Amino acid sequence: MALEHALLVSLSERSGTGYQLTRRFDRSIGHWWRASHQQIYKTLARMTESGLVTYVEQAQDGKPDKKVYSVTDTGRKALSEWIRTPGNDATDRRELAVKIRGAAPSDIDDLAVEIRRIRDLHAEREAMFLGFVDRDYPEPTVLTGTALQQYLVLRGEVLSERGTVEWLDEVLRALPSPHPRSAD
Amino acid sequence: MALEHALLVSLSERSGTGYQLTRRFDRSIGHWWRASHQQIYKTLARMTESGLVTYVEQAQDGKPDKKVYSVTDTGRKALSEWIRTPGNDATDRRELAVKIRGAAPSDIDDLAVEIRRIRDLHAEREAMFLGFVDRDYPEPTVLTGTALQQYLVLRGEVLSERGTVEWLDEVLRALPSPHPRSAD
DNA sequence: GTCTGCATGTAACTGGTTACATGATTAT
DNA sequence: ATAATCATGTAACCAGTTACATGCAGAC
Repeated sequence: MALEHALLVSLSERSGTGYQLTRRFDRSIGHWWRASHQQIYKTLARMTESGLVTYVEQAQDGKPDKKVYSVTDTGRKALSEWIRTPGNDATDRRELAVKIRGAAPSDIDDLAVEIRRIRDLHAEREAMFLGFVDRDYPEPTVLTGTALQQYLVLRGEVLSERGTVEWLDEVLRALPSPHPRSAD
Repeated sequence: MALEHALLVSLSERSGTGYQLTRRFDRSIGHWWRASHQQIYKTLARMTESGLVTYVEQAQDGKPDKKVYSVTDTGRKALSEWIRTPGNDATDRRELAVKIRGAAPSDIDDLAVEIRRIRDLHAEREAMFLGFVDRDYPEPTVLTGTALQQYLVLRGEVLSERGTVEWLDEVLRALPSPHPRSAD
């Protein structure tokens, strides 16, 4: 249910209408998270009911009334709690991106721990895939047909995991870290 | 609806029961495509109705009857047609991986064209993200707080696109190509 | 007179997840 | 005893997509 969180992040940066959120998602946020206006309206309605956001209705002349949404205290608390809570092992980069983008200064420490954990999971997966390559396709240059195609898909996995690890290493290096690894 | 296609690929490599497919998805295929047994059974039922697969029921003693599924001619044709048809612009790596893994020799030429197209889309996106970095965060080392976090997410996008381009370049180099770019 | 932008939604459907259900065999 | 493996499924729910619907303002 990460769309809720992505909306909370966007609304805490700036309040806005469902329509405006749709446009934001078409632009910057939408590079890593897409959402249609129908989906956003539905989700905002649900979030209003559960108290994460509120809106002020504004009449306009010439244009339809609009509902300007903003995050409630409950919403801010829920977002912070979500960011501080470890995701499951299959947590994907989009979800982690929402957390990175939405973390308040007080969330950063917990977030760094979580990033480190996910980074290590991806490093393990990379090693596993490299092991498969070594075991099943020790000489890739001679492959043809189905075996070649299977190898190439596996290569994609290796490169994808490696890329994620590199990214998260960069993130960990850049983030202010009050928990430097001392002597472990 | 790419689970159908992933199942067709797996079943054309070897026939099997829903249970066996579930295990295959937990292992090799599951690295890039996960599916629960419930989902697989439901999908197999749907695919049987539409004629893409058939099954032979086999009684066993001590164990419940099993349905051994295999791909029909219709299924083989549908798979090949899907592989030859360009996806939409948001085609993701998992879907492309299914196509690469499932392509018969006669599909390879069309597939290479498609891979090239998707590769170029990702290269464009990489350039776009790099442009954003240049414009909005020209000096990343001095960033702190929200701006830093936004930059780091953007960096993730750059690295992800770059990784995909690298992978697809590798694929294009490795695949037998009867269409070398001559002088364009 | 047509298209784009602003602004809201409903309805039907598809795909996927979670929880529940059954039942024998084999290994610890 | 207990858990894992083989083997099948249903039911309820949630998230997301596609299609449909309305209506004014301003630009071309």
